[in-house]
This record gives sequence, C-alpha cells and structure tokens, in this order.
Amino acid sequence: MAGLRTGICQPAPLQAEEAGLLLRALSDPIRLQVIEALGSGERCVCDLTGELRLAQSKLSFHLKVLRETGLLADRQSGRWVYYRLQPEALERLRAWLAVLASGCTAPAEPCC
Amino acid sequence: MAGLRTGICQPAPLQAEEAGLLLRALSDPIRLQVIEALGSGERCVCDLTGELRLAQSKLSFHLKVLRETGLLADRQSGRWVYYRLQPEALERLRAWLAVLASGCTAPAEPCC
DNA sequence: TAAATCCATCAACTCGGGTTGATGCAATGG
DNA sequence: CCATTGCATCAACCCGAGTTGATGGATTTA
Repeated sequence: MAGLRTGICQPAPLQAEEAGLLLRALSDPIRLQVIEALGSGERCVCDLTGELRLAQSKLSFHLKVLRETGLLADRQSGRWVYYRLQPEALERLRAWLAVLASGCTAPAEPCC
Repeated sequence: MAGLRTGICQPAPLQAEEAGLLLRALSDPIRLQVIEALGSGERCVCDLTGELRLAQSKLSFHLKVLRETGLLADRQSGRWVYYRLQPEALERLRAWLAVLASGCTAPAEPCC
C-alpha cells in the first residue's frame, strides 16, 4: 500500500548513517517538545522558552542540535530568531522507515 | 498529499510520549544496525552476533530495549531465538512524522 | 546423565551528552 | 552613547545509558 514511489521530487531513501543522526537528534525529551511545538508552525525562541518553561541556554543548546541535523531552520528578524521544522527531513526519515517496513516480513533462513 | 487518513486499519497517530520511546530506542548506533539487519527479514541471535561482530551480552541488551518498545518481536525455536521487525511500530512512527510535516508550514505569530 | 550450545541477566565500571550559570555579541530604543 | 533585550556560546559539573565479563537457565546432542 504505502509503497516505494521513486517518482520525481521524492526524497532519496536515507542512508543508515544519516537516519541515525536524525533519530539521535529526535531522541531527547526536550527536543521532542520543541519539535512538537513547531509542528503547528514557526515560533521565535523567546516564545518557546515561555511555553516550554526552559532556561534560555538549555533551549539554545537543543535548538542547535536540531538545526545542525537539518531538522530545523532558523531565520532572524530584528532581535528575534524564528525556528521552523524542515518537512524534507521528516519526509526522508519516513522514507527510510517505509523501506524497512516493506522488506521485514521475509521468513528466517535456517540458522547456523 | 500524505494526509491524515483515519480509515480502517490505519494506526492511530502516536502520542508524543510514545513517539519519544520509539525514537529513543532507535537512537543508538548498534540498535540501528540491528534494525537494518532485520529490514530484510527475520534473523536468529547467533546470526546477528556473527554479522554485526558483537559480544553476545551486548547484543542481547540492545535486543531487549528494542523488544520492550515494541519495535521487535521474538520467537523461540529450539535453542534459537529469532527476532523480527514489527512493521506496525514503524508505521505509527511514520504517521507521527506525517502529522508534524503537514502542519509545520504555518507562519510565525508576531513575537512577544 | 553429562557436555555443549544459545541466549538472558546481573553487577561494577566508564564516559560522553545534557545541565547550569556566567559571559559575549548583535540589535533595538531612549 | 548607554541601557536593555534576545540569543549564542562557553567551561565545569554530573548522572545515567551503554559496556564488560561472569553466571545461570533452557535446549539439544552424545
């Protein structure tokens, strides 16, 4: 059903190593809160510190991790910095998961 | 495009907390190797230790983590234990990612 | 039964990712 | 200019996830 459509504009399936970087970045509870908060649209840092009740340096640390993996993009406007999710990164992760799910039902070879 | 089809047999979108457990389990390099090795079908433990060159206790530790999060299922046959991916868990993670990607393009509200 | 194999579990240890508080830098405003 | 605000960066600290080696239980074979 959810097959591997390799059509135009479809992101290439992730290498395992690349998927690992994304998954590692998504594995922290605070970073997940950030991701979810940005799931409904762009937000500025001061807005996120208020909503998530986080120390500013702590939030900045996690934003950096997410930005460096390509999961977030930032944009400066005056004094403020706005962060947003990068849907392409999420889509590439979805493609990687789809490949795994599609081939994992093969029976085991007789062992040893 | 990849909308939220809530039809029959479609896994419910993950809660954030549940997604966090899956992502955390997937964030370890060794566990990723195991997941990829099982992406092409069921394998027994002794087979995995050989292919991944891992100490047996180390592999067993990571298999337990993956099993307890629902990413893997196991099956005993004689002396051997076979592990396989649970595609449902992968699909639920994909659904969670799809929800995020679908709503993240909203413009930022004027800050502060 | 005894030996061998496969796998899970345990306790002790290690070390790197996350936290904390302070400082630095850039942009606004008075 | 100087003060203020928003955000990034830094060094020191810490704790818990992962590693290691040994032990135990279960199953098969001789």
